[in-house]
Amino acid sequence: MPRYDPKRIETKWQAYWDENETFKTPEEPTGPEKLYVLDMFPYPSGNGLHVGHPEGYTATDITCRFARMRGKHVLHPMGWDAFGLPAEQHAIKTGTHPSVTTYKNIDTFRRQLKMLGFSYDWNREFSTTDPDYFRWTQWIFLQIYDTWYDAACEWTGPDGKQRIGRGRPISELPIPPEIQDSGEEAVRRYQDKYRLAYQHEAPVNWCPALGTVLSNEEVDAEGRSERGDHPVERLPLRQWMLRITAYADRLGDDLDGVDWTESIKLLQRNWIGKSHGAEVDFYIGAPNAELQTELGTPVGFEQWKAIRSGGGLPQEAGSDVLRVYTTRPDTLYGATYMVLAPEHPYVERLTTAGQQQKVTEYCRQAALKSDLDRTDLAKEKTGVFTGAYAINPVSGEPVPIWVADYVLISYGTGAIMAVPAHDLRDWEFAAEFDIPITPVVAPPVGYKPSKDELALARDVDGEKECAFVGVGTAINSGDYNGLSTDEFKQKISADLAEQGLGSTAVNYKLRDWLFSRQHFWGEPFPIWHELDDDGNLTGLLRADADSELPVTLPENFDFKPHGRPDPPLDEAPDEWLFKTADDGTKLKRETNSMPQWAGSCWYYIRFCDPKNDQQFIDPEKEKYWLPVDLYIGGAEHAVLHLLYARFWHKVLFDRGHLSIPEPFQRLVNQGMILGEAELTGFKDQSGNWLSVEQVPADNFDGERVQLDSEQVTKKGEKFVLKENPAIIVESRAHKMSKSRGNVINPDDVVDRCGADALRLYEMFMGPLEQVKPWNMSGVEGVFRFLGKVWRMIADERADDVGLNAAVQDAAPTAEQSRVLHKTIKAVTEDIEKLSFNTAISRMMEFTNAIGSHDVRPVSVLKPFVQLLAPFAPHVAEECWQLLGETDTLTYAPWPEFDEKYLVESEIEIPVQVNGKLRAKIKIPADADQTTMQTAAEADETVAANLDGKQVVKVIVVPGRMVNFVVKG
RNA sequence: GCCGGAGUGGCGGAAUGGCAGACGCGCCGGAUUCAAAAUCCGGUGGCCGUAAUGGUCGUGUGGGUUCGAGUCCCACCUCCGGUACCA
Repeated sequence: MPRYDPKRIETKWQAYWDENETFKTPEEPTGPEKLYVLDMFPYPSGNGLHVGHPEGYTATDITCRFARMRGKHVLHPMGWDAFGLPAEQHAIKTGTHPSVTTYKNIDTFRRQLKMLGFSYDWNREFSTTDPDYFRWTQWIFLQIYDTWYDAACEWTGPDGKQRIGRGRPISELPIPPEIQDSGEEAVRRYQDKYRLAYQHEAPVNWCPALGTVLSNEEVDAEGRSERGDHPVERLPLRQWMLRITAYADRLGDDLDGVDWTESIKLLQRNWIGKSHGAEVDFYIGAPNAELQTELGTPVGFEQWKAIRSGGGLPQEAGSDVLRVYTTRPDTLYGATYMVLAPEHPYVERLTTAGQQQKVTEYCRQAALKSDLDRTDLAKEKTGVFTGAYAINPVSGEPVPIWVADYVLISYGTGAIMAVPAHDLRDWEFAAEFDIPITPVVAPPVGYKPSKDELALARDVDGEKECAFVGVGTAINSGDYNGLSTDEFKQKISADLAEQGLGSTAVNYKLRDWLFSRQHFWGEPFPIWHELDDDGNLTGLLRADADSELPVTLPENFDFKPHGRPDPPLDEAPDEWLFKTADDGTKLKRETNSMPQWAGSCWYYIRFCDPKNDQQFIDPEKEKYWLPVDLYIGGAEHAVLHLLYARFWHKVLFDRGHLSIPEPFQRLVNQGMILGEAELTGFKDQSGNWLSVEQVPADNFDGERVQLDSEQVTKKGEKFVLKENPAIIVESRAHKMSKSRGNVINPDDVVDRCGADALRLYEMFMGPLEQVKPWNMSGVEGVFRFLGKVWRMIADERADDVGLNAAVQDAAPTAEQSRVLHKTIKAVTEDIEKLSFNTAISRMMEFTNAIGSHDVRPVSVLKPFVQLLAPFAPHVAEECWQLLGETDTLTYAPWPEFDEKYLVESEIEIPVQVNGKLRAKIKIPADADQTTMQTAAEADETVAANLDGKQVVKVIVVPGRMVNFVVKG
């Protein structure tokens, strides 16, 4: 009677694990080898789990269960990244406090995760919204706030590695004497400029509809909000920034030591975007001097050069120069104009009276556009001439200064020297505005212009003329002529440095991190603003003392947006918002809140010591558990979350709170699970079929028809309609989404087939890192497999759960031993490789081989059940018990395979003639080459193929194959 | 455009440079059954062939290296993901 019944089995064992705290993490911070396996914790949305979540979770769970059976101490926790906009928007709509919604959603998520039988240590669960947790998030923020980056500091970390550059306490920042002399306030303001957390007036993405400011990542390419698709405009606002750029180098370099795929490392490196080049100063004259508007002899240039050659390059560019950054200092002689970003501070000053109106209007237009608009619309280069000139430091020639929005204020110095002959953007601009183009690099002999270069080519006297962006030999460059690009770069950088006109420089694409949000539902900043007598911010700050943490959110709060870009907390009750310090200074709380990234930046640390109310982590526990040995999550976090978390980690490392420099030793991104594959046909408005290539890419106004597989057939690469093979239909799987209606709910799957089947299917679909379409009958396939396992061990026809009569205390046959040990070997190796799909195939092969044997020895089945346990733990526990065990198999030692059972006395090998398979022969496994060749020649088919031919060569690979190379 | 990843049966996929398509889904045939479900057995890349332990073609396309290529090299095509003037 008892068929395989996942409902009964899974409920039973989940209760058992709960009661016995089976997965409680061993406490001692010493002892056997540890393994810390972490999932990227979820945002508990109101929709509950979808089938994408359990993919990574199952992979980590298998790894953990496997490790426990191999005697390791395993840390496998779960928690909630629960601050975020949806709960706040729900609050605005319904008046329900976000914490109520959040904790309700968490309950759903927890129930669903428990239903899947994951071996988390639930004692360690927390949410980023718990005051006991965000107390330490705030504490870490204060650590960052208390830190400045000493780029020159040489030191040896607790990991024994020598480094240059270290985050140090702000109290150790050297204060220049003139600042010191100006009093305490000047010192404080000076320090504030160097902190890793600082305030900055920044244009932000204000979304009136959401009533909030969005990060660049939350705005799509059309300049609309990712959530809700509302229009977004730019607005300057006081923001908190974190100086992640200080760590750019170390964030890039330390990637060498972690075990991530090269493609993810590359993604991070590209995001950091380190480039080497030079900074060069172009003389523009003192601020109040007559502007250089004539093409005559430059005024003051020679004197300036003389001063520079004596004093060297000032660390900060003075007001008499425009400083530019270039990766091609070798093209300095070809700089025929300069460009300032519209936001560049010198624009106004450099603009001549005649150009004033045009420049002002241009800058105003540029300010209205968002970053994305600006790049998007800028198919054609735009810009205006300021009327002013700078002096090329090497040639002494005046070069016109333009303003153009293709130069970004946020990269480099916000100003460039434009070398149209050797830069495509400059070429395009120069061609548009008729600016001279002077080639200064000769391409190598025989060079053919690239696609891009050709695309922008222009006709000069009937000849095609192209930009050249590659490396070559210097021309038109004075004494440097004839040098290769590389030699030139080195030489001119050295020369410029010697003359005090420039220096080598490094730049990064990485920007500082905009760390404040105008939300209610986020961690408050533990920061106070000093107020003047009129209640205005003075710009001076005070941090809360550690003892005052956590700073909790105000209890009674009206969630209705007040319609201003100021944060909602600006409307918080006065007793939360204001206080008077002991010295009588009036203080107002910071009302921005932290972004969702904050909580997820360090949760992996807290899991090691989640209940500690004295420290964010006990150093002993930190040393034992960190780093995370395996971290699995979605590729969407491959850049930002990982970069941010690594940054915090490094600050804490520099400040002596952590002993290792990198948090995540091994990282794996699981691939997305798509909805079921769909066949879609298209009809125009009159109901006629359209072939896929006739369907317009956008604005399709006809009808989409979901087709049955019966209605189509494959023709070449494509699927076509059976009734009209000229009509090609679309065949693809789409991302699961509510609007498409193809979302699979794990509750339904568990209800139909059980958690073990769901887990098994998610792993069986294909390689973990790959994108894969869901297929419901695939779940039924693995469900059948589990049924087979069940019948192999249990008696399906008995009234009560009992052993199948074929399961006996008998000695295994040689064949059974061989199959078992082959399976142990394969499954073990596959789990270690995270190749779970093939591991499951191996177990299916085992069942196919052993399942029908009349005598199935217990000594063969027990190890098999253990192999199955990490994948399908519930049914494995049940079988384990059936086989006579009384304790959970969670800690039953993993079976070892024995080589001796794997050797086969006789093997079958292929015989090829000229590389083509002609026969398969059986030979003794240890046959030598001569024996193999003789055996091969003796085969009838082979002999026939060799007959009358001349054997040129025979390749014999022992134990593998024989190949005859013949002629004639 | 640039950067990454991937193209193998009807589908998901497997294959240290050595028997392509393991395993599963689907499909076809059979057994069991009054019947069905469930289960079990067999077959299943294309073409040729009465048959097979037969022939032949076959891993996106075109070239190459090799006794031998899905796998290595070169050029290209398509799809998916990321990114957007970074000087």
